[in-house]
Amino acid sequence: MLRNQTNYTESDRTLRKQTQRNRRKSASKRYKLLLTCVVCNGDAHGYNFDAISCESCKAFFRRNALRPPGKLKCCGNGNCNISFDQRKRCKKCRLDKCLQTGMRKEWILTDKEKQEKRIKIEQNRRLKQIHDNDNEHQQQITRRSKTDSELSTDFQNVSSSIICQTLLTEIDWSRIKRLQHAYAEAVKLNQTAGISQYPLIQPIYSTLELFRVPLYISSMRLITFFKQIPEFQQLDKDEQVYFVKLNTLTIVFLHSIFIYDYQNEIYHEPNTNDPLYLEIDWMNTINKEFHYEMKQIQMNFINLKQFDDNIMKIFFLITLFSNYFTFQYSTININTLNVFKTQNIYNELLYKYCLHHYGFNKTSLLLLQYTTNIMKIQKLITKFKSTAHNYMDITQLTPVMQSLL
Amino acid sequence: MLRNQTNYTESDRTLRKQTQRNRRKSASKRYKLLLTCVVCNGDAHGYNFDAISCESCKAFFRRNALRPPGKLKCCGNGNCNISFDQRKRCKKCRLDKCLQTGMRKEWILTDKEKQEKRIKIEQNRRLKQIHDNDNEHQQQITRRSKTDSELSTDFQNVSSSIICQTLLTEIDWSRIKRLQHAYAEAVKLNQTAGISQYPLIQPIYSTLELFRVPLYISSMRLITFFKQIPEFQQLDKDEQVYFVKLNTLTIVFLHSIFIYDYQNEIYHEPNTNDPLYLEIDWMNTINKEFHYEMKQIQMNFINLKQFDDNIMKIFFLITLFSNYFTFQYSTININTLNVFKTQNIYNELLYKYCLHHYGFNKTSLLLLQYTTNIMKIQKLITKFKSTAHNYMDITQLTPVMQSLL
DNA sequence: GTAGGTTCACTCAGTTCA
DNA sequence: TGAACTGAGTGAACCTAC
Ligand SMILES: [Zn+2]
Ligand SMILES: [Zn+2]
Ligand SMILES: [Zn+2]
Ligand SMILES: [Zn+2]
Repeated sequence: MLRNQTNYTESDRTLRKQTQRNRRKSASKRYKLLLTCVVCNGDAHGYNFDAISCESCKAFFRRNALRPPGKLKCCGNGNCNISFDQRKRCKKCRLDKCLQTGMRKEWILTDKEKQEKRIKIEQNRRLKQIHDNDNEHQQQITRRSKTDSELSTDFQNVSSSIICQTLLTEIDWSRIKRLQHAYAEAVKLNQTAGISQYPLIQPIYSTLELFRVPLYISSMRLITFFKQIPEFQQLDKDEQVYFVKLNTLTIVFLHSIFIYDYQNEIYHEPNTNDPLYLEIDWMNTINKEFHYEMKQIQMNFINLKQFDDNIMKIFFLITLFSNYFTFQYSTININTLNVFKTQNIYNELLYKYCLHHYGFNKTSLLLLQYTTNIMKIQKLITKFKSTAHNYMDITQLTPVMQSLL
Repeated sequence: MLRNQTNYTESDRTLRKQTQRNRRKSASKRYKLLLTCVVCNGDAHGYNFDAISCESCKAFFRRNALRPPGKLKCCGNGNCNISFDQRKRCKKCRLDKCLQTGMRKEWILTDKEKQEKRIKIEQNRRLKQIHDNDNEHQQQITRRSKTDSELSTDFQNVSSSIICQTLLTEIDWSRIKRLQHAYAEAVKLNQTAGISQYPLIQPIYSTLELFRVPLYISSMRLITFFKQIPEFQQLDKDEQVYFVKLNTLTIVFLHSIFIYDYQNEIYHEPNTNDPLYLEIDWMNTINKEFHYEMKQIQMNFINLKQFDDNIMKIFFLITLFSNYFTFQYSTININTLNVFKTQNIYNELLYKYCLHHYGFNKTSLLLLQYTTNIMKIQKLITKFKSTAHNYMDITQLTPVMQSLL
């Protein structure tokens, strides 16, 4: 009976692991060059895709099994002999025989799995390199607190679906949609110059690079995002500039937490072809304490069960319109009341949104946590701005970027 | 010392391994000039068509082996000597010797296989090119959903045979035949200016080109098709123009789904010498969302087991006679009842046709699916028309084409 | 050590052009 | 016609997580 292509699922994967483990236990020593490929009778080293097969059939199967059927054709009558020296003659029959003899296409990794694997390898390589080159005080940041396992998946999977309902009025609803749209537009309008078909891992070797590449893109996107917000447009030009200068960098780092992929320990704006940035690389920029504290804040965010991208986007705006230097920098005449009102629009929106989604009890705690952590970032950034010149040659940045520091 | 391909038995493994290793090793080292052509004794590089042969015999064999036998004649007595410097003397004997010494004509690719290979190369080239120079928004459309396995072959093979029987009256039958004929005529009357003997792959680099070349041809053909339909002829001139303007573009895209070759990922009107258009190229026109949604619809169609070109053609007409803007565009005085009747003729025809071919149970579901998806296209096109100017300079199109937007 | 993927030199189809 | 060339596919050798 030919295999009837089933959609494989999680359980398949578990099964694979199981099978492999059992096999290891039972057949321990004996085979090495003593096996015969069940497909072509060539020499086999062991199991490949759940059948004892040779290297060539392994590669053949990997390359062809997932191709849509029907592409391969048999020139004979569909039962060509597949032997060691004739295996190349008929692909169709070779593939059929592979399947017949029990090779499983479900065990071929998907593109996504391959990508993940690649990331993991790259990460380890980098890690090793760091260890090798600079084994000075490498005071490792706690690279993983293994405790909070599945919280992270929440973070990944939270869908941002808004169900129009009681609390949120039509206007609120459209406002949120506009935020989503504005953000998506902002991302689209500021593309990186990536080349590869799958996102590449781009190393970062210095603070300057950090600010010239990933943070620069983020900044541009955020500013584009702001510019699309009506309430922002209604501010004076001066006020616009003031708030962007004052708060963008904070938001950039808030944003970086937002795009951090906890699973793979990389920074990557989802649904883009942006390069991937390894956390390890970021860690080696600026200084250790900065990232240590940032990591704490990041963890706090990730531990929030309700990590929601709409909340994040609203917070971007609330942060943008915050003026914590009310007294210090009175160089510019800010219409405080107006800004306050604007900020309040989004505070209210956020509050209603949270009430709707998370209920009364959770909401206040949730907002408190968000706010607290954002204020921590603000503080950290304020401190950083005053010492930024210690970590890079600021004149090497674009003027826009300089103005954000 | 010629390679005599004996079948090795199980126990011969060692020998086989030896042989294989030898062949590989020797082949790799003394790659050049150590082999001898079994046909003409010239220098050979390796196997060609399953016999060790030189470049010239390889080319000779490819060019001549598939020619009808008897065309070549020997001027001697059929056993001319074929040697390095005499090989050109007698084609007949050279070909005979090729066959004798084991060259296989089955291994010469057929025209179809060659075409497929060409497509594959072109596709890769295009893919590479895209990644090289235009690395903006490269967000890959899910290029293949591996789920739908053999459905696709159905799509290819559905024959359009109509068996005259109970349900379909003589008139229905002739109507369908007329549709088929009208369509074939329309295709014939609007030929592309292709010259080559096999269809060429024609690249498309912009939305403008898309509309100037493949979609233009499709439009012309469809309009020619409509013009041959009696019910269409009976409409007022104004009404004709109205419906053509209103619906042709929708039908053009419906048609594009119809001519999409799932196996090769190309667009090509079957049985013509039209150029081939790569799906990859289409994907880079207009915008991503448009093609993404169109792809979904395409998949829905391909997943219909009953993908039948008669149904398609009837639906072209039903779509043509649909007036979904009844209220909005009342600029022209449409005899709604008349049009409705006309559309109904084809609705009934379609219904009977489906009943006949697919039975009662399937029919309603089938028609529902078709209709739903066509309405999706309609919607997509309506949206597109309002923004078409963003994607190309419309004035560059022919007037007819402009009027369809 | 096993069994996934990756790499790259190599083979053999077709294609080009003097 | 055939020498030179192109590119998809093959498989041995290799890399790495588990
Ligand atoms: Zn094998
Ligand atoms: Zn076969
Ligand atoms: Zn020869
Ligand atoms: Zn002769």
